[in-house]
Amino acid sequence: MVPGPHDQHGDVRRLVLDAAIAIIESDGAESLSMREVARRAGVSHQAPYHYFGDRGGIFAAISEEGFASLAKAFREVDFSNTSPAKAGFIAYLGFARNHVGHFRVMFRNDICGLATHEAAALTAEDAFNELLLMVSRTIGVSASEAEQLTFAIMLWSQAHGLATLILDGPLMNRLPVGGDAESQIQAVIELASHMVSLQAMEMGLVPQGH
Amino acid sequence: MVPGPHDQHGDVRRLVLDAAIAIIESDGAESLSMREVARRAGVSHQAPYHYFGDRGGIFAAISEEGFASLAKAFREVDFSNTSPAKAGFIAYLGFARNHVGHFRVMFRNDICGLATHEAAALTAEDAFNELLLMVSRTIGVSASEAEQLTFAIMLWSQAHGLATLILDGPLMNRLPVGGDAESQIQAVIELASHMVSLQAMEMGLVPQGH
DNA sequence: CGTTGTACTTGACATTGTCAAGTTGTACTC
DNA sequence: GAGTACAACTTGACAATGTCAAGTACAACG
Repeated sequence: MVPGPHDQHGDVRRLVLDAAIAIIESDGAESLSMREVARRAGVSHQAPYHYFGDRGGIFAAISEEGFASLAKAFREVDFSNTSPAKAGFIAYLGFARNHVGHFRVMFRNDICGLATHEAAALTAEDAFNELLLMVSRTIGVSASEAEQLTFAIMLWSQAHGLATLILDGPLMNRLPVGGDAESQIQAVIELASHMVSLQAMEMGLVPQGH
Repeated sequence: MVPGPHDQHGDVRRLVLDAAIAIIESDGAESLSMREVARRAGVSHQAPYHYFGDRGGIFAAISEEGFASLAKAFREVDFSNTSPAKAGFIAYLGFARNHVGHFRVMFRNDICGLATHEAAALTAEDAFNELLLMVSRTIGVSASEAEQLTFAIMLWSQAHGLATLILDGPLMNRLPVGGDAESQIQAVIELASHMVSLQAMEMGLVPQGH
């Protein structure tokens, strides 16, 4: 194959990254092959190495992009129409389902590369801070820092658990056949958000939104 | 290497399986290699294929064992000292942390093999039914079936999210340095259980335990 | 004694991740 | 405008992996 220059700078990098994300989305991170990625991007089997160093480098780049995108999603949450907790749940779920490829990589310590790739770790930190900000919005700033952290982890667990069970877990197989999976998920979100509100009220905390 | 018969029937199968679980526990499912497993079990590189067919077969066997073990853990939960929800959370977390190798495989649709290996799917079903049983115990049998299912998914999400964030997620890195991670986790469990109780009470449901 | 089956074994092959060493074009100095 | 440096790739190796195919050893059974 003739080398052939590409239209724009960074074109190949983007092509490679998108190919990788597509593979992860359809087949899981497990079966991401450097050479297959290169093949789909229409470049030599070593081109990806030029940009990402090694297989872990691709995962780290995907993590970084994902966390940046998640932080942005958190920042853009619209609190005006629903309770803060519900808005947060919906945002998290929405992100997971719209960025399956990213999501599958970001939350797996063994491959996400947060430990080795500083840039990725920084964006992850940023996203986490954004989450904490949302939480303070949910339970009000009057709560102590320890209370806020515990609350944040609880909310995060709830949202994350639902997302992973839906995406990669056995949940979707368990839903009653013929039943509307989407409305079942909505019901769970509804229940969880309501429960969170109850708890916040009992703690005497006043959410800021709605 | 001389073939050399083993002490008992099933010895090699067990050896291979344990080697695989150990690898997954320390390095993640990603880096499970058939040949490394065989090496650690002290057999030829094809011996594992004899018992498990292929790489997916090993994962399926681990899933099956894991779900059987989880169902057992559910069945043996002691409801006498704490609220049912809290007992359930502790059981789930405990299982995850004591069977990391199994847990990492069981809840990953891409590798767990539930779709292709019937035996594994059956034990998974069994475990799920056990979970539902626990839920009916948590919120009482007076709730409608739909309510119970929604409640079950919510509880499962909460427990599962916390477990995955702890085991493979970025949670442990986020906890304040020097802070006691264990007591932080306990606090989250406490908060979540209490919140669940509030919700159950509000729904007018009377838990059976405690 | 021959057959059958289980529990493995060795051998081969395509594919993978990665190292090493080109090659090509562009930008910048002198 | 010749020379140099560097980015953006390329081709070519190599060891390791998953898996197919074809043995081999041994017990059980007729």
